[in-house]
Amino acid sequence: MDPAQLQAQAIKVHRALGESTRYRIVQLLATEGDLCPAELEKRLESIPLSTLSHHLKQLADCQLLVSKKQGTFIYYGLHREMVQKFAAYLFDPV
Amino acid sequence: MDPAQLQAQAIKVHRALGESTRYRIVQLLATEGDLCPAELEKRLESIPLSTLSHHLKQLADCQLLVSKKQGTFIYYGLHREMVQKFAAYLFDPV
DNA sequence: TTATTATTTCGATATTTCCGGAAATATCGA
DNA sequence: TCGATATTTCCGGAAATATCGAAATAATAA
Repeated sequence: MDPAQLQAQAIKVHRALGESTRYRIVQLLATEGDLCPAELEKRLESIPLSTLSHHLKQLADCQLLVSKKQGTFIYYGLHREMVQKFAAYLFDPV
Repeated sequence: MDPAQLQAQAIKVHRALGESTRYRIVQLLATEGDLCPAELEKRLESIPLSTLSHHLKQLADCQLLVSKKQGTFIYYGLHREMVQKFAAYLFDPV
């Protein structure tokens, strides 16, 4: 991949992880596995689904997350290689 | 360190790296070693020192950078452990 | 088809971040 | 002390981002 593209993506990933709700979402998916928006909504205190959806979109756009459709449900999960590259420490318990 | 503190810092670090000028500064320091603001100014095209100073402050606040005073000059350098933890790929040429 | 559930998009507002000129601070040498 | 250089802080405007209710879209079942 073109190094300029690569750098642009790295920056997007960092920006995505630089916000507490999104960081939390990634943590949740790391510990609990794939979850759909409705399930994530239950674990994050009082966040509207519309807001949550924006965050998920941003995390998916930079490829930190992948989504799998199952009927009406959309399961979001980590793109492990990506998280490994930019937030490996999330997988290692301190 | 308190895990909540740790997480807060991780978020700050990601936010700091999620902006192109700051990302560039970290890259420059990784390849060229410590530099002072005036030197950094020369390598970044037409950036006012006041703006540069804002970015350096943010990078230092989250501990990605450390500064060493030498007379009137202030040399900024990477906090290697931090960069290793959050942006290790900067050290590995693709 | 209609109703229901799951999720996203739209649109508006609030908040944060970025930027850069001007002024302030700090250090050193003459 | 005075002047020159290096860097930071202050302040305000502009741009980007976050938030959330309401409407829209999608899939499924009755």
